[in-house]
Amino acid sequence: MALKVYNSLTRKKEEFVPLTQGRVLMYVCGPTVYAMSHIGHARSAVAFDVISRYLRKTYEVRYARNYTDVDDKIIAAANKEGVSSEELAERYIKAFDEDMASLGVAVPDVRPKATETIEKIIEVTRTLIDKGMAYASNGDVFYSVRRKADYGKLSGKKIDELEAGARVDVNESKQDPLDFALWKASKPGEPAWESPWGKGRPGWHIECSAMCMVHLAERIDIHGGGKDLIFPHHENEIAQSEAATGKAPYAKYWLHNGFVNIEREKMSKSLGNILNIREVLENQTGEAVRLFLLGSHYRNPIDYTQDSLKEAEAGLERFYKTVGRIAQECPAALSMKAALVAEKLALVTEAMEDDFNAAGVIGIVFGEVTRINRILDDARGAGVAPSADELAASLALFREVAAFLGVFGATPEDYAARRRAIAAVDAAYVERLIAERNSARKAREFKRSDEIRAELLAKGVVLEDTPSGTVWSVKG
RNA sequence: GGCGGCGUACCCAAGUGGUUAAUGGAGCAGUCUGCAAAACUGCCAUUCAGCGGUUCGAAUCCGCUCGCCGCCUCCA
Repeated sequence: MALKVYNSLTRKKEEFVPLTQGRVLMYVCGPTVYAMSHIGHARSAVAFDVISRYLRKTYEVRYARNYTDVDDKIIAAANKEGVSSEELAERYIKAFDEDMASLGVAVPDVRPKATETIEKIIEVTRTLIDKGMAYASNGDVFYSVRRKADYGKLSGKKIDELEAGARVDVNESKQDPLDFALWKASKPGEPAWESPWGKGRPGWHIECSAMCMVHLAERIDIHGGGKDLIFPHHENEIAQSEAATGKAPYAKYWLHNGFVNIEREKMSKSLGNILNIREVLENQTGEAVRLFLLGSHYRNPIDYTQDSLKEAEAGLERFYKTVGRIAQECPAALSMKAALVAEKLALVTEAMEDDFNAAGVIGIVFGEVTRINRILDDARGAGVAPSADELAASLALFREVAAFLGVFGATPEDYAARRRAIAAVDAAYVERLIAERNSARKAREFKRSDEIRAELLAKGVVLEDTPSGTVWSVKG
């Protein structure tokens, strides 16, 4: 078996062969930190989190994800609030990190900031001027798009057609309207750094090229980001990096995640339907959000609806309830050290090696959940003990999958606790009513016991009378 | 107009050349239960937008048609 990945550069699924045997260098475009991060940021981060975790099983991985902390939007937002760009950026970096932690996103190996890479940005810019690929003009420096013969190879665009489109920034200082800024002369009050071209700040695209060179290498294995970044951002990154280093391809595999739509509409400022991660987490566990995001292949568009997250939460509930049953009905399975069943592992591997098909893996997990419940039901019905070996093997499979999917890895108790925390239910109150209801049931006062159950249900608490007593959980 | 993608059950979504087309949610019936809930069992796509073609064989490959979406402007 061999890992295959869809490469945006070749528009094909290709076998994954790293540049250096056994090592993977991976860079993913992170957020521009001027506002709270939204569900789209979450999707990108989760998708590449799973990809990096999976690659780590086989390779030594160095994964960098940047923060764009100097940019027009940051400056605008900071001015509006009357704070410095730096202060604003730091605030949203912190918020982003917290959101990522809520979603179980592992911290990348390196998290560079544009403002910490100015030296390299200036160096690369100077190299591009020296090589005749860029030119300085009134304190700005522009990259000359027409001087690179294969410009447009990632996005499939042709320079002349772009020109015809004419939806490009008109700027007197440019030799060609398509040229893009490597360095921007700063206006008074803007964050600025000294440079050979006067005080200024980096353009958007150059920072990623520079950060890649500093923290990874001149050529990397994987470059990721949202689909919308293909043009112009990644196209320009390729142009700069390859022109500056003379080495190609800059990134061997380009991976792009699809969008999150909200109720069938594109998420956008103008529609006012930007869905922040925090808003979603008010009603759902981070794990459910993650399961929802992983439920479709990372390249496909995914539609967020009111029901979609509830379904993900219901799925998790089913999963943890089943694991809880094993603990109750066959505790021996928990402490056993069981080997993975080769055929099951093969199914999981096959799915993941097909362009990281996490959705397929989730399907396998739920198939296993049904199987476990059947084993437990059969054993209970026959009055015999279930096969601890078999259950332990399933648990081993769950652990294996949880390690790279970042879901299904908690304990049933932790999961239940998080659900209760969201619902903000007073446990003592619930326990008291359950005790009262159980006395009523014992006395066969079913009318009263049903009233209590209805009362709790109205508050979002679901009761279940099991052989080992009454348990409660929070309704999804 | 250029480039890319998608169309699988009531909803979501795997499957991309070969026995009865995963999984989850919803629904219906049954087992269990004081009644429920949960769990399990059965039912729910003879068919994969449509039409042709290639093949012994296609949801899967090719062509065309229809429909939808994204990028081409800041955007995960």
